[in-house]
Amino acid sequence: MAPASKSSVKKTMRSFFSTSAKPTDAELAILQILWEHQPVSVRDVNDLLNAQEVQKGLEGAIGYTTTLKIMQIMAEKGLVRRDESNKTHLYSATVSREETQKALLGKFMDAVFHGSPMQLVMQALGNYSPSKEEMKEIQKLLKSK
Amino acid sequence: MAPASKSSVKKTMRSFFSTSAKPTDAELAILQILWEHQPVSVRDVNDLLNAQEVQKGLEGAIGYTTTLKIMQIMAEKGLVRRDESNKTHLYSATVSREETQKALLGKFMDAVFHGSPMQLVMQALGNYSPSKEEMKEIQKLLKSK
DNA sequence: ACTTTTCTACGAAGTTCTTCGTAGATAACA
DNA sequence: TGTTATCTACGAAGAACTTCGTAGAAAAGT
Repeated sequence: MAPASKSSVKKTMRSFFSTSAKPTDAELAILQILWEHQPVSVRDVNDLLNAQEVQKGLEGAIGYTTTLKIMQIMAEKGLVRRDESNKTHLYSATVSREETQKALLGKFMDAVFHGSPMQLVMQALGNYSPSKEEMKEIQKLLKSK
Repeated sequence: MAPASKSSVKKTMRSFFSTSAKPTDAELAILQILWEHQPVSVRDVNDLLNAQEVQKGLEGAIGYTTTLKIMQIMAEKGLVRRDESNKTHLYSATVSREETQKALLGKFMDAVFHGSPMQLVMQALGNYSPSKEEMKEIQKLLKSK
């Protein structure tokens, strides 16, 4: 009854939908910290992470080795570089904040707003009222086009 | 030497970083189709998915049962509802496009732009130049605030 | 009526991601 | 110098996601 042949060769996992490389949520959270504090140790990152967790009212701190592991993986992927001259390694991001934001924004727009920047901008402006200074800034940007 | 106790009870997986429920990439792609064509069959969704894949120049069509499976899971999660009165089930989204976009935008802003809508808007407007009509629309929205 | 197509349901493989425990090395401290 | 704290490295568990094969029912076609 049960068939015997069994040579299932899956190919490219996670290929179709999520278009190409993007940092995971954990990686992104760490990148944010790096961009603000680099160069920085794993210990510091972990502390900062847990500090903002408290701030958000979440419970259960993230373990030190968890942060370490993720940062090691990020190093493997080339997302960060590290200075190993001391026992405590110091990490820095290899990707710039702006580039990353730009790339992620593009993907996000595609996935959620069907590639329409207008829809996204309108939604963003609709939900969060900018201050007067901010409005002026937007106006300035628009005029410069 | 080797300790014996081994009651490793992992708890909340994927709890800390990715804040709460959000549709996966595959689910989002399907939701987009539902929002435009609902109510719609799995077959149609699969065809549309592969059509836009061709459009994007990707290779290797996504299998029918893959789409089916994901939509079944979406039904379990409550993301979609389905009419089973005919053999071919017809699916519709239970979540609205606007609500979903709004929620995802909020999360995205948090994760990537540190919660600053201004940064996001400036980036978006910086990268993609709006047309004159669109600018007018933005101006209008800004004035109405 | 028989065959072929089309559909749903189920299950499982394989990948990625987050989590943490443990081991070994190095530094700090007593 | 011996103990304690701190750090990196490694490995593995478990969850979630995407992928598809197979089976069985229903419909359509001949």
